[in-house]
Amino acid sequence: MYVSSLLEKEPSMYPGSARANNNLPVQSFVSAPAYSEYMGYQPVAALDSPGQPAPAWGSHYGPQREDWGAYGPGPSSALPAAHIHGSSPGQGSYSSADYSGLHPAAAAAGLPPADTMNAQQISPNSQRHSSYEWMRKTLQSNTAGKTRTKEKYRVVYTDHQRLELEKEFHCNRYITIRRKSELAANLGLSERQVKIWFQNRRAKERKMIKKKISQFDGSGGSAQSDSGSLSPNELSNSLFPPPHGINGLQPNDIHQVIVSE
DNA sequence: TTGTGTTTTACGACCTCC
DNA sequence: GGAGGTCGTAAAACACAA
Repeated sequence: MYVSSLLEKEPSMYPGSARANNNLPVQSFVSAPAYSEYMGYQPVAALDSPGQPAPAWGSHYGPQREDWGAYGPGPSSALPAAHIHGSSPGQGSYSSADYSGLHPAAAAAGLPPADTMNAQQISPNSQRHSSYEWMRKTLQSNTAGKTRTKEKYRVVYTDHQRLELEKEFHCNRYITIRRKSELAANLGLSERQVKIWFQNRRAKERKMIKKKISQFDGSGGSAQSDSGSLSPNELSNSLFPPPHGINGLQPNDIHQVIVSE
């Protein structure tokens, strides 16, 4: 499966112990049936819970957060973020049962009941564990409207969210409108977040290409032998041309091509 | 523990296309 | 004019050496 090859391809994607410890095994991801339409990605939930139908992602991440404030995660994001970060490779998958045990009121508020959190729900990583604390604070202060500088404005996407975004990016550097909305719904992100993630991801790609080229130049090698006379931006654009220029296809056309493959 | 460098979200400015 | 692109940047999150 190419997911593993993706992670191998970019081992720097999640460097360090914290992330590595929280990277879930690929086979533990529960895939929505609809997802198998894309990229030839086949659901592997059976490995985790044989005989059980794979629940839809949406139920794991709560409603789409198109409306939540510009700064700070809403309740629906706080819970899965904490929960997933608290998971370790040996702790199973994102089954809906994981969430069903939450106190309804706490779940509605986006908080796990502190007194009923078992060891598996508490991250082995202290920094991850502390995220519970700031999420509580965030929830308390969310009503007061945040500014970019005064309070935490950046959420950390879960490994699952990032992996799915990476998989999508691996298939297509430019996401279609339709796919963006599906992905946003599935991952509990806003479409804006997905769009910005792709923008940032392309920027990262360009940066890496630039770095590689400069390293290649610096090591006495000839960049021209590899990329001709293209500048880093030109090379990047030639590798990942913007949607308008792909064989005259519009993004949705491209999507159709991908789906049909 | 702390200082520092890197990576990750998120935004604004500006541009192009429809 | 709106949507989405790049580019530059802010700031949180994170890794790691001292």
